[in-house]
Amino acid sequence: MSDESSVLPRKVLERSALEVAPLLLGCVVVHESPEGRVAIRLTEVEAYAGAGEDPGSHAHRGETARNAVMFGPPGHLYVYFTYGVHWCANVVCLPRGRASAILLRGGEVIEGERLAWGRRPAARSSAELARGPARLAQALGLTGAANGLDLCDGRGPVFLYAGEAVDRSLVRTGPRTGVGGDGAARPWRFWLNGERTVSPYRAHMPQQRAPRASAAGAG
DNA sequence: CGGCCGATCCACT
DNA sequence: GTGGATCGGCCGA
Repeated sequence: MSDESSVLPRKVLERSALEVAPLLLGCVVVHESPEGRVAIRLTEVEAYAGAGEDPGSHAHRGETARNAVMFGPPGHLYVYFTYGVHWCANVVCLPRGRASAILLRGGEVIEGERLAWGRRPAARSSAELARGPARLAQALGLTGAANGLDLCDGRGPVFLYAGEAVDRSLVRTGPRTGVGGDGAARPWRFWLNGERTVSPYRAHMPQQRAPRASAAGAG
């Protein structure tokens, strides 16, 4: 597989996430670990911009310890922890100092399916192995330990290949998933029409907290 | 296949 | 202290 598919040049990722996101459709992300190798062909991605431009972006309020990788050079993984349970993976865009990233929302496991099933026993079908950003990260075996890894230096353990050419007429765009405020209206989600590995659209849900046990009597 | 709802840690204010 | 770029178990069809 990798012999027939070239590494995606870092130069491609020097543009904004909005420009690069549709180009990532059909590309192949690979993670090699002691457990083995899993490759995923991307079918759904979401673009996030930088400080001041995008309320839905982790970089909206400037650089912090968490989002520092977003402000670094392009071609690196930004992996963050969410909902107390899940990891999600992004590809960083734009030159150092300018934050932008593309969330990997869905894909098709094209290599290492056995290992992916081992990591995702709850999946009900092979299409569910990497449908949804946290599922995709889990199928690849990506956690916080992968934050900041370089996809483009060819040294691994993560790689990004150009993959086989996709029919451009299959590219669709629409509002981002699970993002509230002004960010919801932005058509910055991209997917390949007809793929079974594209996650269903869900509008932003206002969170209601689970009731926490309080020690003192409320009277 | 799809709807409902609880889970559970971290970053930020 | 608070909410989040989400998912799985359970149930019904």
